[in-house]
Amino acid sequence: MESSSLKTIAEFPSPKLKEDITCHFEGSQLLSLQRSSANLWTWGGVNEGIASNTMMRNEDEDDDHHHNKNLGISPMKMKKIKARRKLREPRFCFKTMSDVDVLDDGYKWRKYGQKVVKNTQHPRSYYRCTQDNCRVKKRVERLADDPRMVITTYEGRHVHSPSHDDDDSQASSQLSNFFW
DNA sequence: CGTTTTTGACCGGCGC
DNA sequence: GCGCCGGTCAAAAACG
Repeated sequence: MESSSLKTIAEFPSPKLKEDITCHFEGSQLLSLQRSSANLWTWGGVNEGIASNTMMRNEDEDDDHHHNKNLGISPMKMKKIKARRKLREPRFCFKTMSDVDVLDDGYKWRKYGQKVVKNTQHPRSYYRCTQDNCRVKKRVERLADDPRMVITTYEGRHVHSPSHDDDDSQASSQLSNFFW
C-alpha cells in the first residue's frame, strides 16, 4: 500500500457493514473537492465494484420501461424489480466535520426521503442527482456521538460533468475519472 | 407556476 | 409466518 496521509476509520455507524468494509483510499482527486480537512474512505462492491470497474451499465433497459405506468403494475413495483438485481454500484463515503449536512460538490441534488435509523438519533437524508440519465444517489447522515460530524455516502457514478450547465458538456467524460 | 422539500405509507430483506 | 428495519415513492406543501 502506498503511504497515504489518510487514516483508517475503524468505527462505523452501520452495524451491518461490520467487517464488510473494504477501506479503500483513493485520496487525491477526492480531496480536491474538499475544502475542509476530512477523513474519507471508500468501499466498493468488494468483489465486483472495483475489480470490474469497466463494466457497462446494462440497466438502461429498465429505464425505458418506466414509460409504461398504466400497465396495471404499480410503478413502485417496477423499482422493486430493478432493486432486485442487487446494487452493485460503488459507494464512496466521506466523513467530514462540518456544520452543514449537505456539502456542495458541484452537483445538483434533490432530496427524496428522510428516515430515522435505529442506532442513530439523527435522521438520515436521501438525495438524488437531478440530471436525467444520472441516477446517482447520495446519503447524508449525522453521527450521534459527534453532532458536528457528518457522513456523506455517494452511490453510483455521474454521467455528466459536475456543476456544468454550459453547452460543451459531453457524455464522454466518464472515462476520464475512475469513480468521480 | 415550476421545482424542490416534506412527510407518511409502503415494500423487500432479514431475523426470530 | 410475522415483525423489525432500512430505503424509496408519491402527494401535498413549501419555496423561488
